[in-house]
This record gives sequence, C-alpha cells and structure tokens, in this order.
Amino acid sequence: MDYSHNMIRKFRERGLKITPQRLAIFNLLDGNTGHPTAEEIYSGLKKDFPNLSFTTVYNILKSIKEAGGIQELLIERERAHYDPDVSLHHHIICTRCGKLRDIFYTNTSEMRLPDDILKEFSVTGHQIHFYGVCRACSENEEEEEGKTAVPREGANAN
Amino acid sequence: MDYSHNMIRKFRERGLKITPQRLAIFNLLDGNTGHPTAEEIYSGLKKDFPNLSFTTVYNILKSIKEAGGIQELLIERERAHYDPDVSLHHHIICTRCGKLRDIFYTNTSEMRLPDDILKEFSVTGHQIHFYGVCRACSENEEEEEGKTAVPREGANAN
DNA sequence: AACTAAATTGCAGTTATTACAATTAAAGAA
DNA sequence: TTCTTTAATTGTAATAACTGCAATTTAGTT
Ligand SMILES: [Mn+2]
Ligand SMILES: [Mn+2]
Ligand SMILES: [Zn+2]
Ligand SMILES: [Zn+2]
Repeated sequence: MDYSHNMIRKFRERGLKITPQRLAIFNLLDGNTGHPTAEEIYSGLKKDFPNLSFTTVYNILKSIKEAGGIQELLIERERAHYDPDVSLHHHIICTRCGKLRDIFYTNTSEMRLPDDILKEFSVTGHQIHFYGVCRACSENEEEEEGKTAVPREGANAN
Repeated sequence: MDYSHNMIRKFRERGLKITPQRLAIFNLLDGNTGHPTAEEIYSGLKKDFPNLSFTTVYNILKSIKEAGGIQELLIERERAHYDPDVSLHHHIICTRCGKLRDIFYTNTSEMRLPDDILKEFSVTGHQIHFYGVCRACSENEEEEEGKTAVPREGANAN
C-alpha cells in the first residue's frame, strides 16, 4: 500500500500516467519478497487483465526502474528478477533449482573503490550475488548418486 | 602458457580429450583480462578454425568452468562474460557502453553470511558487480545534452 | 464531451544460448 | 602404425527472453 502510493507519487512527478496495469504492478510488487521475473508478473496479472501484453510488463518495469522503485537482479543467465526492495541487501541463488533468497548483511564494511576506478567511472550502484546449492537440491542429489555411488556430505563446488 | 598447461592437466585429470579447439581457447584465455564473451572467443578463433561451431565454444566454456578454469560473469543482461582469473576480485561495467574492468579489492572484510542462510545453502561462490557510467560516456552525454539543455556535472544515477 | 499525448496491445523481430543427430578425431590397445 | 572406441565437433534447428513498431485505446486535461 505504502509502496504503491510512493510509486504513484513518483510516476506523477515524472509526468507518467497512472493506468490500471501500472497500479496492478505496483500492488503486486508491494511487499513482494519473492523476486519475481517478468513472466511471473505477467502471469500474476493475467487473471485481472486477460489481454495484458508482455510488452506492457516490460515497459512498466523499465519505468519503475527508472523511477528508482525496483532493482533488476542479474543473478542468473536466463532471466532478470525484480526486487521492490531497493535498500542495501544481497542475494543468494541455488544454481540447481533457482531458489532465490535475500541476505540482509550486517557487516557494513563500506565499499571503498580504488581511485583509478573512481576516476574512470561514476558509480551508480552495485550488487552482491552468492551462488550455492540449497538443502533440498543437495539431498535430492545424494539420493540420485546413492543408486550408483557412495553418498557424500553436502558440500560441493559449483 | 602456464594457464594452458594447468588446464591441460585439469582436463586430463577429468578424462577430457585435448583437442586443437580446446587448446586454442586455453591459449586465448591465458592472461586475458578482457572478459571476452562467447562471441568474442568464437571470432578470435575463427581465423584458425574456419569451420568452428558456436556450439563447440559453448561446450568448451562449460567444461572449463566445471574444471574451475573460468568464472562466468553475469553482469549484463545480454550476454555472459568469461574470466580466466578466478581469484577474488570484483568488476565494474559501464551501463552505457559495456566497458568492463577489474576491481582488485583490498578491503578483505570476510563475507560472513547469516546462519539461516548457511543452514539452507552450501555456498559455492559469489560475485560483486558495480554499475556506473564511464568517463567517455558521460562526456558524450554532456555534448548531446548541450545542444538543448545546460550541461551538468558528471554524476548521474542509473 | 472532446482533445491529445502517452500507454497498451499484438505481433514480428532479434539474439544469446541450447538440443540433437551426424560426422570426425583423440587416445589407448593391438 | 593401424584399429577401435568413445568423446568432441559440427551444422542446423529450436528455445526463450526480450525489443521494436504500428495500430488502437485511454488517462488526464480543457
Ligand atoms: Mn531482495
Ligand atoms: Mn576479472
Ligand atoms: Zn535448490
Ligand atoms: Zn561507457
């Protein structure tokens, strides 16, 4: 609710119109910690907007991003995930099943970049992505391995 | 040279054959700090292997990655970049032109993850990506803006 | 109610990556 | 060296996420 109102305000400030599709996406994103993909957002709205276009979803996400209302997570090759929480936090994804979780990181060691980088780039943001294998996936794997080989402990490299 | 020999050894250990295409990719990657894409690797070898297949490039990159010889950088939506330097360092990319640079980060504040994450995931790695606008691009932008509006200082958000 | 610029829609592209079957070739044995 | 086996490479077709664009609709204003 709060998120939606903020976005409405931001969109108005930017001279963008408030359409039902935009409102619906604001509402879908509001408090959403699931890091949805464009496809998931599209599916989520399809019931209420039977002839919603994918193009519209992409357009709206682009506008929201430009207004600072989401971050686009480039954490897996196949597709982008969208996160309405633009505060400082990191993410971890299971490279087997794609399970994606927030990491609210306490160790606030300020990212101080080397001077030559700061001279060459005007930095706008950063993302920290962790990769791993989740419980469920490593247990499944053990089972499958078990048929032919000796099961190992959960730790294995990417 | 050293990189190639290591990769040859690693491939042998894993029972993989040493083919001319594989050798050529090892050599292309050896000491390569340019973070090439699959397409750039393909083009780089095309002179020596006129009927090299893209599939081969992707297959070989996959094998090298599985052998720990490269990291795949998922830093921009469009394509993956490959980095034969698998030691701890970060990257920054210009969101306008795609210029991609290493950041050798000194501040070694050990990434200590929250316990609930460590309980749920067996972590295999992480990547830190910075986004920004490079000198050349922000200067170009000023020029273009200058035609209609007042030029600003270099700092602008994504 | 009428107007107009902007948003949405429906498709048709684009592009990186993957799947797969047929051909070729590396590596080890004879 | 030649033979054999098995994996690697090739060529091509498929996939899937995203983008471009022209036509239609609509939000916001008068
Ligand atoms: Mn998040
Ligand atoms: Mn690098
Ligand atoms: Zn998993
Ligand atoms: Zn640039």
